[in-house]
Amino acid sequence: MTNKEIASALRQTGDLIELTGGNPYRANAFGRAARTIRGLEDAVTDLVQDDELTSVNGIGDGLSEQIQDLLQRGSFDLRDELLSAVPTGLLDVLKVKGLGTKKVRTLWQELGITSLDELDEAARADQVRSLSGFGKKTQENIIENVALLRAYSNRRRFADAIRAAREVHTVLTDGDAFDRVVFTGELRRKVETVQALDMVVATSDGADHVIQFLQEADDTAPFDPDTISVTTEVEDADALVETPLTSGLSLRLFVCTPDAFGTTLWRTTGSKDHVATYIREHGDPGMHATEAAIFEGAGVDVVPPELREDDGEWEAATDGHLPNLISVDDLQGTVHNHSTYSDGSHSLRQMAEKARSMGLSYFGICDHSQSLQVASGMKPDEVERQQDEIRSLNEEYAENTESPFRIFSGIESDILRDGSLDYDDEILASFDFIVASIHSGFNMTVNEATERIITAVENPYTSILGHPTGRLLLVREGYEIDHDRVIDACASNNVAIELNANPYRLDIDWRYIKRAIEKGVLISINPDAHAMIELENVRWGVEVARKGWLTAEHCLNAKSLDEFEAWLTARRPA
DNA sequence: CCTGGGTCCAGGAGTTGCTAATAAGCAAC
Repeated sequence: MTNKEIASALRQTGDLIELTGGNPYRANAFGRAARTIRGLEDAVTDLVQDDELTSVNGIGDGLSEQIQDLLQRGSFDLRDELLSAVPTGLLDVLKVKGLGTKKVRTLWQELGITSLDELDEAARADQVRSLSGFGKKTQENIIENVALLRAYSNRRRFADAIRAAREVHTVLTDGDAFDRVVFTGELRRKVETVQALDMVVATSDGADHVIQFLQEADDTAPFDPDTISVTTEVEDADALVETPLTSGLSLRLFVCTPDAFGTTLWRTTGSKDHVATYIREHGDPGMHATEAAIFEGAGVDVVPPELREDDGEWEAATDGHLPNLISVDDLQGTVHNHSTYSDGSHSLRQMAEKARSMGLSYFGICDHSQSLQVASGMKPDEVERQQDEIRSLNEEYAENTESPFRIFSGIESDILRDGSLDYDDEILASFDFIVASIHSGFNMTVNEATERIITAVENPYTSILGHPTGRLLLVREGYEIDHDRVIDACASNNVAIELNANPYRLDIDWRYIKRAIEKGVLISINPDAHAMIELENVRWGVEVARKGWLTAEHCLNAKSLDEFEAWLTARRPA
């Protein structure tokens, strides 16, 4: 069990205590322990092994025992009791933005609401606004945010979908029952959230063979062998075999014969418009064993799957101008990362060493700035202390002339309400570079958000605009911005735009990357790592960067150490 | 439920501002 999983079980227990009207101090102890464990450097399992769990601040004998139960049997008595006392659906209600434990308890006690459906119904029936502590606005927000949650529940983030898809793929390819089993659809196009796991199954034995295989799969398979449906009237394949996965997603298998594999893969991969545009220009491609044959038949270059969105790829393929898309190997540094100086789990040295072990030649540290108290943002004296440590680490690294490596002193500066950065100029000037991001006051109009960001971009100390919309995929919508105006401002101020590679963010949205490139704005693929392992999140950023037509040439952290340093020097305020 | 000072119990609570209510709850990482 990971620290994260332990933390969420504890947090949930704290929530349940509050929902049932238990001792608030007790609830708080669980919440505090959850926060502490989430930010812990050591694995809780190791601490238990060494009998050192109670030495963690905020974990005493009681919590220590419950955590050990949690590790041994997946839960503990108090949690079980609370879970049986609270309707399951109430935990979904708690996910509605704007509702916390207090409000959810009121809804439960006063209106008997125990599920999202009941909440939605009550809000629409105008029953919520009259409750004490609620009002018209809260009732409207509930309706809106329940709808969002429902929409989210049908999709999965790309990273989660890939993990689930690999699991299924392993089952389907076990025993070589089929000629080919290949990802297709949104999965293959690398869309940031997917609705179904689509795969093409090539076999000469027909859909029945596929169904039989699913039915005979053993109990550990991630789908229900009893719930399989088959459609034969599909445009893009011989048959479509569908089954719900235990993860809640739907598995869709497009079945075809091996000699039609290329056509089926092509038809199911591209967006509707991508496929339609081809057919309009070149006619129906007919049956092909390989995808390449379809492109060859039209005399155009093979379009990478992630570009098949009907957004100029056909013109580029016809003219031989398809981009040479970026890959993980092109990245030479990483610039937006956290450490224990703010809310990261690992020390500056550990984080830098991890970057170095990944073959990178520079590491930018960007802990949170002073205003962001929830993430223990750095006060000026901590900034000074960190910069001293950076200097001494860099002296160490400088001794190794064979594989140059350098740490750059950055800050993830909050963009305050008025668009200003979070320190006075003297401190801002002490950094090698600054990532400017919004972390508070999300409730803005498009114009307010855009102005706020442009003010920050125009600040001479800003080098990179961090996660431009603040979205968390399938958790919350970001604030809306006018991307064109923001991109223009970045272009005229030589500010790069972050592609935050955290699988929850993937922000800037890939749909705007092409426009940024056209304006000459560099994209920085940043893991925003809060722990060593999260440095590897850049891969998700690279996936969607490719989708946005990004090449190494237009990527800030694909620059070599010397080039990156030159870029920073050139744009430093005089 | 935890910590800390003294062995059982008193006192505690990441912080701050915003929202949407008219005092308190929620959100930000």
